Amino acid sequence: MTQKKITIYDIAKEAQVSASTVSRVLDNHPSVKPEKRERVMKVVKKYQFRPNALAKGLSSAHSRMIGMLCPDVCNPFFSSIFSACEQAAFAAGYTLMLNNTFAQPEKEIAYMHKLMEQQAESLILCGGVADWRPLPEEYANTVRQCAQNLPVVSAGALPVERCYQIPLDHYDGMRQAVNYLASLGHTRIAFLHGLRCILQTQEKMRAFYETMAALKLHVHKEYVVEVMTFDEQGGYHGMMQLMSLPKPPTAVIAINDMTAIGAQQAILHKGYSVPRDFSLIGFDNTYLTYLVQPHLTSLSLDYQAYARTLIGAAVSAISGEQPKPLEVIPLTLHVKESCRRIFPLEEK
Amino acid sequence: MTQKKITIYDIAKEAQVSASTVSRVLDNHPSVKPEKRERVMKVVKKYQFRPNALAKGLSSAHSRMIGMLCPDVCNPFFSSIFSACEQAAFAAGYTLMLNNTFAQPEKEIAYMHKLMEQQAESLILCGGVADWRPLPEEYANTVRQCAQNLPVVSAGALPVERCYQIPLDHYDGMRQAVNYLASLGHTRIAFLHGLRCILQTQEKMRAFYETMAALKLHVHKEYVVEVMTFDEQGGYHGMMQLMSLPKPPTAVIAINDMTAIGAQQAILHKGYSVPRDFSLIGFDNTYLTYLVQPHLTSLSLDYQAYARTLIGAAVSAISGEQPKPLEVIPLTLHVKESCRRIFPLEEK
DNA sequence: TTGTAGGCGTTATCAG
DNA sequence: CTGATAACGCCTACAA
Repeated sequence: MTQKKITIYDIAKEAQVSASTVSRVLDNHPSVKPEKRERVMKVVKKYQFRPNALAKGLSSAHSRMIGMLCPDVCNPFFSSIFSACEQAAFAAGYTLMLNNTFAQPEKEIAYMHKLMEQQAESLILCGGVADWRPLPEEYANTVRQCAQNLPVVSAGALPVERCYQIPLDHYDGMRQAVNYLASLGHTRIAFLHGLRCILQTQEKMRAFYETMAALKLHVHKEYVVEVMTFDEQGGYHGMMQLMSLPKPPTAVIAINDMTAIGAQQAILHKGYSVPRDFSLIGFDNTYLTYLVQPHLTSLSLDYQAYARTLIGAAVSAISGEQPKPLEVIPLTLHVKESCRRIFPLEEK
Repeated sequence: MTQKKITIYDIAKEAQVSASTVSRVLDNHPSVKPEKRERVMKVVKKYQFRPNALAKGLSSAHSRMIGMLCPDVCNPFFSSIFSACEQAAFAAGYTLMLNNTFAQPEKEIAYMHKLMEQQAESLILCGGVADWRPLPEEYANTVRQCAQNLPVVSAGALPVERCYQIPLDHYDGMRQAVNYLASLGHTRIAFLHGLRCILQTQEKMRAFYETMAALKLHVHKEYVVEVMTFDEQGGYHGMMQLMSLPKPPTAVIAINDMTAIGAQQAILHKGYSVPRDFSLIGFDNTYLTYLVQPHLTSLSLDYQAYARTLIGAAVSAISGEQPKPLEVIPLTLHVKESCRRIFPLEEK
């Protein structure tokens, strides 16, 4: 089935030059006589010759490949990041290799090994186990081992030596969310957060309490609800719980957009509506926020810019530079339609 | 920064065996004395040795990598397929390499070249230019060239020699949609389709007309609307157009879920609602259908099973078997809440 | 069961 | 500017 593989030597022979010359031509090396260059190119075209990247990588110790780990691209947050990163990597002459780990430590570890075997030149860690606190020991060890061999870039705040951290500013995002709701007159504000062992939960929680305190607002203990899964399911159940309280909140901040949307479904199922009965804020400003009615207010980031920063750090580290060890990416509140002003009278 | 790369020879020396023995141990070759095997494994563990996949691939002509092209993983349809395919590939011992082409012919071609250079053992083509009719010549040539060197699997109906086709049954899906709406009493049924140059549009369109004819239902010319983009934008504008008709349809079938959701937004903006004023059906049954209210009825497929079929075809073709050249995957109508029964009186 | 030798397709080094 | 020649790290006969 397969036609005999043709190599750089075959090209060289037919073009009557040495293999090295062909190699130079293919690499656009300047020091080749135009005449020979043309002769070579003609043969290359004729056979549609493509150099074997494996051999190239082996000999040059240069795979031009970057690996990326994320829990699941089905999540729009990660797919947006990956898609943007892939473009950035391509523009920089690199290939991005994505692996879904479903946040399973064994899978994350297995994939890290695999990527190292494949001679990835850098690793980008995005979500998943990297955000667990405390960090599973074996996972941390593997990351450490990776970081010893190649630049590792964390899209979170992975506290591992020689690992570049480029996390989002969850703390400030939450601060903005709370302040915004307060500015609309809300005082009974709830927080639908994820598992406590997740870093983002911890950061947002801290910001939530501290900002509420700064505003002299009371945090009702029952308003801080842990959802088991970061999806609509989680949001749905969490919101149901909130609505069953004798005195429910008037506004809800969810750990991410999916959760917020789940909360909205619960609200609708109970015959209430957003933002009339409950104001709602999500995180990450994924495109999902535009699919629901009313459009969901959320904390947004520039995915393209974020991707450029991530890939930029990886690429510059590959070329031996030292990127900043920590760069925090700000979030911006993107106000849409899911929150409304509330008046003191309504509070009763 | 990088510790000296240790090779199979270093392991061999320290374990006092030959490199081939180490190689055999790593490959779980049975013919190695347990004693030596252990000795080798100990050294491997000690140095956390991982064989270089590039060298492995080069010498064994075996990259264990499958390439996949899709327009954009941000689209839940593609992300679901990719995610499922990646799992299936991993289970089969392969790595899946994903590339987003944004349906740009140059990118598709460039990525195909790149994947061949990387010695992908099979290519899976999913959406994008593969679905254009007529097929751009240069694109077809590149696919042909790929197919000459390795098995190419199309998740559509790519009419290229030696290219396995595993398309969804759009025709039958549309048939089910129309019949279902008719069974609910609808006669004024509209179709929000995509660009005419896309295969799926053509198939669904044919099915639409033929099924309507079989039901003796009249197709109003203005009810068949072309949307420019396969997303909410497209659906929104298309639906606006339909609602501005003197006698709008009572039911709308959209080319995919995104478009259907866009249509729903238009409906809401006009102060109407689903399914009260308009019944709505989408295609692909992505998880988006569960995020909107009411949940969108859609034509569904089993993503896991589909992925297994795609990867299965690729893997078996890699091992020299001959998968079926064409296998059509059925779609099933997944009834949710976006359609309602309509009564003759209402028709007026 | 194990080791030796040659090759996989490039690139890099170093003469010329 | 160009061409040998030796890596690159592993696999696979083949021989022992």
